[in-house]
Amino acid sequence: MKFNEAKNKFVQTWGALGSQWGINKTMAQIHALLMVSNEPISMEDIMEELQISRGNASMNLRALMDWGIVYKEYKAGERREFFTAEKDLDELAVKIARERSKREIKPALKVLKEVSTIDSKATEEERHFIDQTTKLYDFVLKADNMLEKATEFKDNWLGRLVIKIMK
Amino acid sequence: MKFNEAKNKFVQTWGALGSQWGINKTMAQIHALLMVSNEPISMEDIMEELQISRGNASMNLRALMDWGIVYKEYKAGERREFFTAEKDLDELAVKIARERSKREIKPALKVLKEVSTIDSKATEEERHFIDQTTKLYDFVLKADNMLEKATEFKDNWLGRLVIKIMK
DNA sequence: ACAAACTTTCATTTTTTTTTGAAACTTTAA
DNA sequence: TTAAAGTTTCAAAAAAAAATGAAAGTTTGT
Repeated sequence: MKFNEAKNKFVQTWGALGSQWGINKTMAQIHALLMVSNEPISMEDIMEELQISRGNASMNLRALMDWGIVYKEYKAGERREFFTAEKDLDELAVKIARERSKREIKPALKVLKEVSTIDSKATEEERHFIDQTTKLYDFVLKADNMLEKATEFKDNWLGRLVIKIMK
Repeated sequence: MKFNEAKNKFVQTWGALGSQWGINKTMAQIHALLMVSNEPISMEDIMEELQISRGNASMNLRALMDWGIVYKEYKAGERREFFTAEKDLDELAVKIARERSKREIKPALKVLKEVSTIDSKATEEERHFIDQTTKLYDFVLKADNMLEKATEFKDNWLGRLVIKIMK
């Protein structure tokens, strides 16, 4: 396989994986492109490489920066903005985990708490609902806390975790 | 909050959460409905409760069964089929993790391996690509293995994991 | 202050995903 | 064996999500 073929395959695959996990394809592709580039890329070049419009590129770069996994860079003597991705994978995973927790898990927990604390326990049906949503709340909270704890160390947290599990 | 209001809120929230993680809304809603129901539900009742068509209900129930998190049940003296969800949350999480690993992570790993083993190392750009995709392969493989290990115990694996991390 | 170079926004269009519903199929009981 | 009761399939329609591109906005150098 040639380099360009490999790069393209990687970008496509990362894009497809993103889609399957609720991240828009272009956003994942831009991220993939920046991940494997050894130097900052301009918006123009991203548009060219992925064959996307200016607006699309702009909005997805913005989204990636909001996630904290892509950075803007200014080159001396250059008017244009350049972009780079967070390349440290521990750091990348931590940021994605934190962001998804904040945006999706925490709000879901809030609702779970609400619905699990209705006080009527009249019927068997209601008791089961309360029991099951309470369990779900506890489980999700525990998982969320665990992830937070695990990623707290940042530096090689995955490696540390593997060691702990093996023991 | 009334019971029916709470149930509805739970179903909607679970559906929205599903969407954000790449699972279709109806599939997640059906799952939510079955999760909090203390007894098996017929397709008819699911259609009624979620206001969806027969085809939609049928296809998503099938998908949930393929994931191994919803079961068909036959009631004595009843022609119709009834459905129940896996209610044990440890078991549920294990099944979701395994299925996503099999369907999405493993194929992605295969591609990562392919693209990271191109042998040209002519330019700095190429060296960086190989280096970065190799690191990504290692990271994803490690994470995937870890999850497999963690869920191997099944029974209260999350609790065990929390304890290990705390130590 | 101006205009060139560049970026962002958002109404509209396009693409993708999901849903529908009717026909085909299956199972069961008589 | 038949028909009633139910389920599945899949082409077409609808809905949702993503992408476009042109206009508006911003920044910078002169």
